[in-house]
Amino acid sequence: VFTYSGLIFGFCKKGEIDRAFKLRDEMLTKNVEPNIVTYNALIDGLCKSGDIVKARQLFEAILDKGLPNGVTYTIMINGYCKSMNVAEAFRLYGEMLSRGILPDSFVYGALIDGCCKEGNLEKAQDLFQEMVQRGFASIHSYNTLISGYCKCGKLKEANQLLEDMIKKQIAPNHVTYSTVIHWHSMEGNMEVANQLFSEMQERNLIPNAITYTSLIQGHSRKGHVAEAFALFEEMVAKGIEPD
RNA sequence: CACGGCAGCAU
Repeated sequence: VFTYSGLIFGFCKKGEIDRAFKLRDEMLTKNVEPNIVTYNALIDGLCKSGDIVKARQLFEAILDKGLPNGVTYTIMINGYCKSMNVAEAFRLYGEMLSRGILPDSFVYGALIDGCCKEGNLEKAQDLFQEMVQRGFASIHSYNTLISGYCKCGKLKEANQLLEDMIKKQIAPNHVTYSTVIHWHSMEGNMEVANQLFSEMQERNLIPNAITYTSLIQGHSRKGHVAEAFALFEEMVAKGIEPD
């Protein structure tokens, strides 16, 4: 099971779902019973390749056997959120709770991301508060919420959250900073973006190609070609591959 | 022993 599951996981990750399913069939003919981890890998592969319908069919099939665990639900919920079917995601979430599976930071993160994508910041905020109360505040969930606020043009609130997390001793990472830097750059707030850029480096966080690209685009849009080019040279000098 | 949530761009 472990050998086959490992291979199946590898193929699913590469998007070679057909080969993954061939291996599953091979398992069955050799009387190696796939377990929930095997199924989770397959369901996730289907979701990520955009085939939520097939993913759901497999999910229902193993539901009859009582197999799905918290990971399975999170995979399906995330799949629905990504394909903008947040309502179905919440339906499954309810089903998961009614089956006695406790929510963790992963499901909360997926649901919060879904609410943000829908523009439902109130609901995202509610879920976030609920998860904080349960002690699940994590860097990922902060990042999700910050990104959601940014996408809705609420940069002030996003910065508020950033300060908030620092106060709560949850250290922002390069994703956190890249997010806010990107959106401030889009707004043309290059002073703020530069400020955040220094701040992240003071925290010993390493900017990557995404961080640099956001700043470069921001400066370019304003016609600050010299600054943009200086940043380009800086990133190359640091050995960061421009893309 | 293996599986799940977060950032830019991708005409």
